[in-house]
Amino acid sequence: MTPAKLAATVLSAARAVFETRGLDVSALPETTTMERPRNPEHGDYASTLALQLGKKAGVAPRELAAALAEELSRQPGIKSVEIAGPGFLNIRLDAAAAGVLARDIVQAGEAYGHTEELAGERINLEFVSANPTGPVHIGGVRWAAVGDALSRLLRAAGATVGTEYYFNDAGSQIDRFAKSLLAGAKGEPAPEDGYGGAYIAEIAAAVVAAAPDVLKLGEAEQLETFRRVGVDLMFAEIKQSLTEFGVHFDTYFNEKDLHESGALDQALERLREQGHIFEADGATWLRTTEFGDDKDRVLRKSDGDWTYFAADCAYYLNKRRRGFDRIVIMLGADHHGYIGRMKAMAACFGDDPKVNLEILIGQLVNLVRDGQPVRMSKRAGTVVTLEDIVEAIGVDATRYALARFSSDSPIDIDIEEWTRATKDNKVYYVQYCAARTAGVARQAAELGVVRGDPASFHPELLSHEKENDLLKALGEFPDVVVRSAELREPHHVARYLEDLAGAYHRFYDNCRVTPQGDEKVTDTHRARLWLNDATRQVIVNGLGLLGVSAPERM
RNA sequence: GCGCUCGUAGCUCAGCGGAUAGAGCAACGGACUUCUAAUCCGUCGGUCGCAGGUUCGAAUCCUGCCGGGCGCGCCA
Repeated sequence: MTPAKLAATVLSAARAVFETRGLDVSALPETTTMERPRNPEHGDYASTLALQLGKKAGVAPRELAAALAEELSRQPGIKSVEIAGPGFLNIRLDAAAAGVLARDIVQAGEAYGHTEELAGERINLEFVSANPTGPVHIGGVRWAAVGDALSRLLRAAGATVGTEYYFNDAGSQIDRFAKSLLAGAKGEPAPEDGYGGAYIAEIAAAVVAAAPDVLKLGEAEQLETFRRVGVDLMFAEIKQSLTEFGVHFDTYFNEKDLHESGALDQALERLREQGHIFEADGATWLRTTEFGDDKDRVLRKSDGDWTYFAADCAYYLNKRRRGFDRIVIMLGADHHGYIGRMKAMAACFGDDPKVNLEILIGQLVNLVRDGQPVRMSKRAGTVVTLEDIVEAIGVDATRYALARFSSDSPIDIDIEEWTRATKDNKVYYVQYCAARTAGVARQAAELGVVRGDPASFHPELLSHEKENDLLKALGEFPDVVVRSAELREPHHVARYLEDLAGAYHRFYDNCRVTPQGDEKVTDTHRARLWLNDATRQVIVNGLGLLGVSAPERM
């Protein structure tokens, strides 16, 4: 009996009650959720359905609860139903009905937690998209960890997902980057507004190595060479460090391609057809105020150049034309001012900005040293990069540490502190659980405890309080995945895994899977092995969603 | 000034409109001859920023205020 099945049972019981009493069946919701009460006196699962429906149906919640309880207690697998407080239904399951879950999970394997909830949704998820003017720093690392986890979650929830890195290779930042490289190659100091840092000298040297005659060219050609080769090298480095971080993008999209393919003109035409373009002061504008933006936005400047926003418009249209119906973009809080114009832009294209475009704003990562904030600056070279942090604490610890926080809360990273406190990282609590389940399984195999035929599994033997708690935690996993995917909040998965690991550790402390001394192997041992293996499966699946490994030994 | 966001234990943070608000760290005290002690158990610790409102029920939703962060270019 999974929570989902129980919820369905509660709903059908409610339907039966409504029908026999002649109540309005349309008041019933399509789905209902089961709560896992903190207080064990409140049963294994609780439903608040009677409370929610009381008013709609015009029946006192407690009266409705009583009728529901009577109906429910006749259902197989349900041991008891109690009414509490204003109309809570506190439900207890038969140990056997609860225990079957262990076998279900083992049999489902990697599929446990995968649902079809978001089936049919075609989601484009853009994240990181750092300019190739320097290595990925800790700000970008957060989105790499969270965005990659989110893409895995969305897929697990049944969506079709395309991940995307927008690779800005056309703007003035790039020009500054090229000038900085040129200066570096000549041994000159970085220009005003340019980039400093040791990596500039390295890339500059690499450009010279790739194009030995570059410094003999005319100045324009020099710049062009440093721009082209430098961006390629820088981007290759970014891609490499992301790959080592376990993050892969389905599409690396060049801004330059938008310009060269005429996509900007097409987007402008499309917007003009929709009637949202006007000319003023020699520039071409999009009337975004029509859809709630603070001010109208320039697409083409009076000097004839496109704005960055114009490229955003073309890029959005490009994604939509590639068949994505949900464009999701993860941005740092320093870009939240873009939401208004982006939403308005989607509306100008004739889309529904609430449906087709989602902008996820994440709070920034602050670099801290000795308790004092340090301003990161590529120019000053005070940048902590993806590689720095991975080198300091490792891929798993980095990904986990970043993914377990809500994106709404800013994170302070003191790299020395993080390195020193590595052992405190929660990832090890969860990974240790994974290693323990594997260790128990090894020990079981050695002592002749085998799960055996699924038909010979005795779920009713999983009756210990800690076994029951563990089963309830295991049952939550699919809901956690769906909810995290729908809310775009991967951190719930991490928090859930910590909760699950705790339940397993307590089970481990109280219930032996393998016999000791001269004990014979019993059905209880075998039943517990199912539970052990089910736990391992869920930890493996859950860590997989976060891109974190589940070791067999630690 | 306008907009977004956050404010929960000493610190870092969870918390789906549900019952007595949780975890880790820190402090203190226990549990390894037995499946891995990177674990477990216990103690200590709270006006959920403040004030109203909606609700059977609010840390959660709404309004106002206070405080922190961020943003408000024909920059990218």
